[in-house]
Amino acid sequence: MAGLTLRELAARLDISVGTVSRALSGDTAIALKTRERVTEAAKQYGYVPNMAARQLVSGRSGFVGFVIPVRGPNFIDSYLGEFLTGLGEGLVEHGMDLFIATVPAGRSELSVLRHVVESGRADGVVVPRIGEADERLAYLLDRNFPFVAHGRMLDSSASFNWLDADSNAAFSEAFDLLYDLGHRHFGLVSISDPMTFRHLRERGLRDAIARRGDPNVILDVASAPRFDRGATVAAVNSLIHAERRPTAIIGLFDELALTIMEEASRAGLSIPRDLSVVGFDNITAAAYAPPGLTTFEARTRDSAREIAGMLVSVIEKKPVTPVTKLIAPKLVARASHGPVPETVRKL
Amino acid sequence: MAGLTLRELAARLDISVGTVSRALSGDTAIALKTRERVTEAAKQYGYVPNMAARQLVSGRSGFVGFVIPVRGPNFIDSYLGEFLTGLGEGLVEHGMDLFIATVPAGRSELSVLRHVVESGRADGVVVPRIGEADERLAYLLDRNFPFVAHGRMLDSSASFNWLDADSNAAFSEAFDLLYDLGHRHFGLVSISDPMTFRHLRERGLRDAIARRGDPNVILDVASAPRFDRGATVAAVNSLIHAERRPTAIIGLFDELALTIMEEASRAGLSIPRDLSVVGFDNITAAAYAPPGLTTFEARTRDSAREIAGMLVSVIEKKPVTPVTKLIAPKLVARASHGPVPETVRKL
DNA sequence: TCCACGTTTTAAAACGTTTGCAATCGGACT
DNA sequence: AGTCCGATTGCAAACGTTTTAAAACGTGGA
Repeated sequence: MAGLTLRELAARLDISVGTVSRALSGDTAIALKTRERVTEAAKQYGYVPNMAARQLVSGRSGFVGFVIPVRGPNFIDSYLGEFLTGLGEGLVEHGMDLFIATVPAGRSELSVLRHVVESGRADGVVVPRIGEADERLAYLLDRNFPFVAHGRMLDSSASFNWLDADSNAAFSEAFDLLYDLGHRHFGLVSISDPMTFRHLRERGLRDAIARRGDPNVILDVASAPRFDRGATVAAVNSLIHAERRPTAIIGLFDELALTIMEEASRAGLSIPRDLSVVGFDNITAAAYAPPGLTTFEARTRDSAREIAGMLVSVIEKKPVTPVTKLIAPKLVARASHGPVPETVRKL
Repeated sequence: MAGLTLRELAARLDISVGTVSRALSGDTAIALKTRERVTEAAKQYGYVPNMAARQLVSGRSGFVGFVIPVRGPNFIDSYLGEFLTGLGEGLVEHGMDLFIATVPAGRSELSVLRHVVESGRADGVVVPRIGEADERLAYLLDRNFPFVAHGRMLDSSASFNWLDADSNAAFSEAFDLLYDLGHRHFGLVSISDPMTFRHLRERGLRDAIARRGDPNVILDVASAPRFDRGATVAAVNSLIHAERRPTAIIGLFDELALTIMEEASRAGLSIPRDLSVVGFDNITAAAYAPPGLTTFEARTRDSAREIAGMLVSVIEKKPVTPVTKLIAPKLVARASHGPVPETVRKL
């Protein structure tokens, strides 16, 4: 507002608006001399184009939309901050900005997404945390609107652009790591909700076990609803206090792994002497909880930066075949895992 | 894009565009019957107004801008996520959205802010993490552009709209808490950078000491550059291994307090038996680091929600006298503080 | 001198709203 | 019946850009 307008700038230069517009966009149809004169004057007077006007005619907003996922009142991890920072970093390289919408109390995430798309305020959207059957994806695909998802669906028949952490690979790696340390009896603390990442990670673990082909390997799984703290603790304890206790327990994600460590030390177990624990995500608390949780870095920020690039190319090129990408999580080896206890090894 | 336009909607209803526009905005000059008919049809056909066009004529974008503060490559705490979530929640109640700009590698935060303001894409901005002499504030004040700052300046002569945590009060409270537990010898691990919050917190501590008027109270301060891990550890150890060690050490913020706890247990001290530690911020790791850090909840999310409301009223009412607000941090009493050690008490 | 042609510039339409002002429509009043 | 008035509605300008189509301008060849 109150900024210099194109018309005013043109007036000062005694040139038509059209010419100025073209000159600033670097159109070679405009004489080089004029272009330089205009660019110079624009800088001189501090001309900043009015985006609304540009958007109105060009149909492009220069925004990428993001609907903040609804979340519990208490629990905000670093995911969002990491993700948005990465997105911003990725987008700025392409001269785009980020537009964030929040879901009001009474409304659905889908309806907000619809508004973002149809108000023309975004050229594409990023859809985080893909669930099992996601109505957001269905809508976007139907509308043929550019988007990239963070996460994928189990049913690979639905084809769309996505980027995901290769968490099955990570869980395979976790198994191999522990197996090589002598562990044979494994525990897994999982969630009972039907999230895609749960299936992927469990599958990664089971595949690794199958690949090893060792009939002595045992896997005990205990699950609880995702945000139910009490049930989670109970699930953890069902493993810890089992008649034959696993020597290594893996948490589906760090919060679960940290609970395993807490309950284990409450039960008088020493980590990693009596029990190895491995998590996934590498949340900040993982480094501070003694003795330091071995986990996998999900590389959220990198992923988001990558997603930004993918989305921009989707917006510009509208590729026919979907682009997908897997990001390999990185093992962060801390002190919560170790060789299988001697006592068990003798049995 | 491709959405229904106002003209099309008007055509279907056989009414002029102007009337439809007025009807949708609830203008009472339009007959109630017509208004209902239009609203009904709009819902029916799924009409979504084109924001660019609206913005162009009204001059208002419906956006609040936020320039993501430049941050180190490694260190992202939950601040950003909390803050943005809170902002989003607060804004959505007023029908506004959030527009996030990132600072590209070579450019300054100020230049990005300038673009946000002058491109007309935001009706107001939120400026986080106020420093000592902030050029962003100078620019915004000069331009008379609506904004609310998170944080304030020491020099209270500069008057603008801000909201800040009342961290001096929190540090006073921390002192009183520890004093009442018998502590007389205090340590403070601070930073050497000239941030406003550092001064406020140190002042809060010193004021509380002065208020108590007890000549036996000792305060030892050790500082290090903010992100210099090595220097921080050294500063912490200078307190821990001092000839006369403080019985209670306060960290300017949680990361420092956690370092204090780490180094203390490395030195064989038991917390809180041998040493009390208190922090500020209540980052997630504070709960997991044994034995649980006593700290203050900065209520970032609440603050951001509040800021959203303030900014909206600033945008709409343009108040002449600046609005300011202090948010009282909330003590989160965990297990890292306790009575002064017996051995010391006897001296 | 005139024409044709390539280069450069201009004029004007379009994007989809909002809004000031004029026009229309009924009915009430004279 | 003619006026006037309030309640509705329609018309058209305006917002600041981009872009199409046409105009202006030189320049060199005939």
